[in-house]
Amino acid sequence: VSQKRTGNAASPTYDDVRRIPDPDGSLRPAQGQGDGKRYLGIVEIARMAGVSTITVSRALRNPDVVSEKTRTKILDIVQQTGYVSNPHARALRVGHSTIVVAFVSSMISPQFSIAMQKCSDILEAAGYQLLMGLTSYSYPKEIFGISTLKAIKPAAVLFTGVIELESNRRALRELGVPILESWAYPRDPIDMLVGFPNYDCGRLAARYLHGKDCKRVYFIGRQSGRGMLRQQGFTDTAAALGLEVKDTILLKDIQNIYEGKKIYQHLKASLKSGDGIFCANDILALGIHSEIKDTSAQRRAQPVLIGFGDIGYMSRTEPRLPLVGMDSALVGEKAAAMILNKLRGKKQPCISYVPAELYEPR
Amino acid sequence: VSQKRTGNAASPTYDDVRRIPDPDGSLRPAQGQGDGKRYLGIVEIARMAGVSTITVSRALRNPDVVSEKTRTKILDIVQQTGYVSNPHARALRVGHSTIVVAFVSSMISPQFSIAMQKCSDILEAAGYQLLMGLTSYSYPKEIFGISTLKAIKPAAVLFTGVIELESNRRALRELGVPILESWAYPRDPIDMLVGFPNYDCGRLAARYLHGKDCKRVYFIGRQSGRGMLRQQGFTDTAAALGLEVKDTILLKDIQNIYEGKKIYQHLKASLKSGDGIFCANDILALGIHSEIKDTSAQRRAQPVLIGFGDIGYMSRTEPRLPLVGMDSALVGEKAAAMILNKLRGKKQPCISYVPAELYEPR
DNA sequence: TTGTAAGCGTTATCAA
DNA sequence: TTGATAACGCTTACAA
Repeated sequence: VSQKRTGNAASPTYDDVRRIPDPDGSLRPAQGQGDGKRYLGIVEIARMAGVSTITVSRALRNPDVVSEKTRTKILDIVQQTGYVSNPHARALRVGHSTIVVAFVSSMISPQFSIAMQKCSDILEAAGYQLLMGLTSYSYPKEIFGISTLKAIKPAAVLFTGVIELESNRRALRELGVPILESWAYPRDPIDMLVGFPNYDCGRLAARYLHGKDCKRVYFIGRQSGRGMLRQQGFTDTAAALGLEVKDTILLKDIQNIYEGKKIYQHLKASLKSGDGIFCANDILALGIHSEIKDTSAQRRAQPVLIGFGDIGYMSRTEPRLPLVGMDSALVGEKAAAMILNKLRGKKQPCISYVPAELYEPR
Repeated sequence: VSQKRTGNAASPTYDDVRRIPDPDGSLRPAQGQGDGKRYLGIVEIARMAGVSTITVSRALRNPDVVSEKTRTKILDIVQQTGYVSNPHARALRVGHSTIVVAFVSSMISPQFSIAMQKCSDILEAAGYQLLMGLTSYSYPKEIFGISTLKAIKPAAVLFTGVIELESNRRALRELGVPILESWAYPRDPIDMLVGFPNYDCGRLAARYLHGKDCKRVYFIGRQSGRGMLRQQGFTDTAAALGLEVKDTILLKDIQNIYEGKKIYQHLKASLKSGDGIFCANDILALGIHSEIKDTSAQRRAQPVLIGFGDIGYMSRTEPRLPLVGMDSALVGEKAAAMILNKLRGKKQPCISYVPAELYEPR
């Protein structure tokens, strides 16, 4: 153990970071390409195997067309040398890369992180890389991101949302690669869709509050996109059920849990016992829930709150918060599967679907 | 407003997704490349400008070397046509791409999301793309990820951590591109470092608890890597201050807030009034904090808890949780700046530093 | 300041 | 089943 200085913020103490000597086989990576020697290309592999470069290429991309003997010889050499083909050369020749670009609305929300993690795992196993871009619910960022696609020539493009701007829809179609939208359920997706019915979320929430004997209800959510869709379903259904929609609070930008707390602090003065709240945003819902609990010891009666989010994550996080939600990992999984099918030329329905579900803790 | 089916989960209702007609200029993207016509290359641009391809290339990469007149003519045409150079051809020729690969330990933790968002913004503005890979604190994933780098030929590689495996350190050095480690403060980074002193985190936490008159303290954190470094600093300093380290709880894998709650439920039976807890993981700290609040109304006295995480995020999320932490956005910002400087050939110190800070809510 | 020629590492095409 | 050749779009090296 090395000595530690009694440093402070101005002179930090070094960390004794663990060093793990070369692993014992189980962890060993594919053989490095000979200790810093220059990049081995397909030409060298071909020479070593005594075949032409195109045969090496075929052995890797199209093994069936190469004789058993040649193929095993080539693959052995590839294995030994750790040869990896140059994706830029490949992309240049075939006209597109093996990169799948994903535009994510936000990384703070666990919904999208969970979906992207799953999606990335599946695509990676199939030899694609997931390149993530953050749109932060901003049109200019979306436009900029889409404009870069022409250059990147991705194998496919994925959105945790649907595209509203007609010019972007057109630009995406013109790319000529698979486009997958998700997290909403429009009638006319650009290309492929993992649908999720936001309108139904609002409906489920209204029914839930009605079932809890609420008479007056509030909606809280994002101002645009999916937030509005959930709000419509909520308002329509509330009206049909005879609930009074007392207030609709729409936020432009949601960064953290604290905003939920602030909203609730504003709201609580006007809340009566048995009022219902549907908070259609996961981050806000956590904040509101926590604020309700903080103030619950006081005299004022608690409202009935129903939140929103990834069911797996939210149910573990806050066992006592009922919510309308979905299985985000499933969205990621379906998205990856649809993209791979399309890239492999398999026929499939271009719309799949992940349901809105009501989660109620026991 | 279109009609809504009274669907249920089995037959979802369509969402009335908003469609925004072509924007009025302010939002319009760079001119598309002529309605689905085939890709315009540098050759076409050169022909249109009446110059050679290399001149177009120079006008874009090295404008100073091209005459004012030629340059403006070329740039006009580029503008009009929306020409974007093919990064694969470029990468093939120059030997590396404009992709910066970032390996992120986890996306659930806001620390890393915040840092990556900032980093991505800066790199993007400089013409690089940030490709994110998830290591999930797993050596095999890290090894696989690093093995793909040889093929991708990134402009630089970034880690939200430091590399422990010697074989990986060697493989990274052999790539010959800038490598940036972060979130720890080792003496011997591979190449560049945005240091963060984890040992000091533990020390700050121990001092804080000592200052709160705790006699017995607990440590909770991750079993490996940075968690252990914080634990060392905590244990060493606690001993020096005469605190009894009653228990050290190390977790292998931390997925969500719920695990913090479970731990605290286990722990609380043995807690006495005035005991101190340092929870050196942001996700766990949120869960423990919330669980302490939930059970605080009961008779048992609350322990003193100090958490860990991004100060901006955690302080807004839970105003009442004191913590040891850092400014994650600053890590992302410094990382991006160092990478860009290195890529541009500017001299700079290869280690920079983000301090561990104590945050205590008023 | 501009241009010519060559080549980056693959794979499509056609021929054997 | 295998190979020769050309081409993908760009930029380096050298020449004018």
